[in-house]
Amino acid sequence: MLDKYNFRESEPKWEKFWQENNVNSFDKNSKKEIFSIDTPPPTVSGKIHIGHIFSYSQADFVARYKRMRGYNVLYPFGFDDNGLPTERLVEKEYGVKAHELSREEFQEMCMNTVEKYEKEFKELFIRDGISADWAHSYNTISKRVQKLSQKSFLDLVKKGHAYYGEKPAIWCPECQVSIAQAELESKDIASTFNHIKFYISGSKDYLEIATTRPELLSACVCVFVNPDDKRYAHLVGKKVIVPLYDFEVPVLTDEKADIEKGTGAVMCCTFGDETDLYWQQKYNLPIKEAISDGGRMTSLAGKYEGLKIKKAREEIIADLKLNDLLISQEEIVHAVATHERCGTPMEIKIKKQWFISLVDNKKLFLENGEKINWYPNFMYSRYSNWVDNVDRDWCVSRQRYFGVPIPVWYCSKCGKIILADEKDLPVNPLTTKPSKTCECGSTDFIPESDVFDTWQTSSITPQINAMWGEDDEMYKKIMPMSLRPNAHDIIRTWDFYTIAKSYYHSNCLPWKNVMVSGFVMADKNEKISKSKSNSKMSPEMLLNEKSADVTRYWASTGSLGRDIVFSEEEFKNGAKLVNKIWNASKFVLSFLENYEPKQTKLLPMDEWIIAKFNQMQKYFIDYFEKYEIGLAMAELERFFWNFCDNYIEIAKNRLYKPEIYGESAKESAQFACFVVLKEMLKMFAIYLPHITEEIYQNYFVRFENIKSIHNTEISAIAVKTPEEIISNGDEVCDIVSKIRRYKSENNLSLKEEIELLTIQGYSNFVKRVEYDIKAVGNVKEIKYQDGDKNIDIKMLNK
RNA sequence: GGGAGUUUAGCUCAGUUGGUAGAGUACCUGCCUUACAAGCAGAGGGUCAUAGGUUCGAGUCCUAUAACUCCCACCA
Repeated sequence: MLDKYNFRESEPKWEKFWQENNVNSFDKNSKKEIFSIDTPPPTVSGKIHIGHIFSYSQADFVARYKRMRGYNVLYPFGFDDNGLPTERLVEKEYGVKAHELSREEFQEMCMNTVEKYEKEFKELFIRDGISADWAHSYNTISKRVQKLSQKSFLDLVKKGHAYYGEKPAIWCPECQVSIAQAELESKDIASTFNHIKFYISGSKDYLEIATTRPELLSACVCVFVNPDDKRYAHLVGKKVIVPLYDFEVPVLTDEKADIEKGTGAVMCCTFGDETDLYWQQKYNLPIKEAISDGGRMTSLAGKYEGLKIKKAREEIIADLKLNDLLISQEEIVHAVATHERCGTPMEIKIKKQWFISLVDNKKLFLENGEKINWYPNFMYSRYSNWVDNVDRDWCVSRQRYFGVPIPVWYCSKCGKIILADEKDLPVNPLTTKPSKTCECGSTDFIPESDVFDTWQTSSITPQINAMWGEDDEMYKKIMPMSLRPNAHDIIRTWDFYTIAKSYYHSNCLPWKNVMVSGFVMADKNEKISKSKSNSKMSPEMLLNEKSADVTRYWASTGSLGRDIVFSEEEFKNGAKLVNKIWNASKFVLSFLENYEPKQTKLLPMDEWIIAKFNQMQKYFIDYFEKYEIGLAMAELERFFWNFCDNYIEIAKNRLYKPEIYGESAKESAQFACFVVLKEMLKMFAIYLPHITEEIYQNYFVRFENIKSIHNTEISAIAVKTPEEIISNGDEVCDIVSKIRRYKSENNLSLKEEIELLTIQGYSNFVKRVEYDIKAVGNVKEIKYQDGDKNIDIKMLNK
């Protein structure tokens, strides 16, 4: 019935079949309970790596499980295509710089690139058997999503959660864009502590100050010492002279000046770091800008104007040396906040920007986060840890091109902010004008040219999926969504912002459950990274060389939330399992040709395997309800190998030889084989959708009358089995195992005939299945006696 | 410095409510058994990180400690 299995032919065949037959479709009109998944829209940045395959497969297991447990599953799939990653990709692919082109030209390039990659991504995910409903897909740059993103923004403005303000923002001089706190990454960078002379005004003495950023001397506004620092008490209130620039700054005191650090005296520049910002605000210090948006020195820096930060630092140090102002240098490694995308140390710049308030509502975000079930549970502390530490509002303006426009204008006369009308969305303020005149009567407006941070849009994926503002009934039905699956790196961005937005928009949770998957590591302590190209296998290689099913098996093996090190070895078990499933099915089905399933009087060992199956399924379901997909699989797998190695070995004699054991003994085995294999395959279908479909379509489809195995339901086998059957049957396996051990220890073939088997101390149950024991052990005669549990074997030729 | 995770067989990991230490893999031994040698059967292999405590009984609960990992903070 089944022949050879060739995954290279079979897998794409069924993938096509599923798409054509809408096997994974969400049914809007169904009365079934909805299970909805807020799939992470992958960033279009060129490559999908095996980490994606790993975590998307894990989410897919849940989708398939829920579908087969009778839920109406909404499994949408989006692409996050706007934003910096795409721009960088396009700049690289076309060899252009965004700012050298017109906005339209550049956007068109982006659109083309995005389209190309999204097609590739989609094909790859389909190839992995991801059962998303592609009719419910979206991309963040589409008109529809732009509209929702802008609607979200306007809603926040109206509710007072988004505001326009001139505030210090975190600035990346490399990307020339403002970034959010969540986009910072702390990096250990080698630097030099430079001990510099600040002469005391009107004196030959100097104050020694240690700094890693001498290039900011021109932006120095004062010097701080600790109020308790006796060394400098005499200088407080005096003035010191900034070296090279020869202007005076006051010496002030503040607790934040650390006596232990450096020399205990610190220069405050606007802005070298967050502490400078703190001091500037606390003491209302003047603001001096020494660094331009592009990371070059401004005219304030005098002769260093135009130099890049690093170069300016070198030259200033050289000049300090030359003028005998440098006392000493000390090599250090210190943590520096950098832009996670490019690794450039951040700067602080005062900019007029749009912000979404976060700091004021931290408590509510924590409370809402706590209401969500986090799997594994400890991942909640990642979230709460982050929220606790948030100390700035979310800057959402980006001085970039390919993104959702901020739908506002500013009156050129009175400066009033004009918001776009919701009915006009999506709006591009650069190409359209407000529909009415300004209150001051002016009709001249300055359009906002910034676009949104990409997270401003990605943080409303539940709203996008639930048709917010488009279908109220659907929105009420879907929100909060059932599940958010994502890896642990984006808890602080995607999870956090999404929780915040849902609270602001609808005072609700975005989802009930979060399932956090681990990372695939290239090596211990080494993340897979594109730049290092340390990933030994690409997703394409895995899918084409190992098969999608085997790759998915690999994805099922890790513990939820824990990182795993990639190892090709781990694919061996999957390959063995797939092969075994095929062979076992082939064998079992060879006895089921022309079989018509009918309830028969079952023999005990057939009841046993059914009872074992039902028991295993309970554990399986328990694990799945906790999103423990790996443990669920282990449970199923263990049962399956037991089914093969014990049950089939027992049953096959009755299947082969009805003339000896009787027709009804065969029918009993047939029934058990039929139901157990069928139900087992359904469970395997969650993980191994292709091979199980192949077997199902070859045989079981005509009994189930359902077009795909993936549309069937997982359920217990409805056969009543006696209470004691499991332990009784296990005892039989124990006896069989002892027989095998005897033969193995005596270097005998397992088919060697046993003249006399004496079974001692086992329950009476074994007598009832004597024929099975005889058959599987090739035993001529069995005797029973009382005593401690044991067996004795007599061979003829011994 | 704050938060979290991990530590069980050579390796990768299970171990539910406390009750005689488990699987897979590797190694070793045997078996061509009328599905599968990508198979089957079997053997050896563990002071459950350490030290205390609770308990009749602790891998499991409590307290400390150590090592490794991750997140956050640390830019003078």
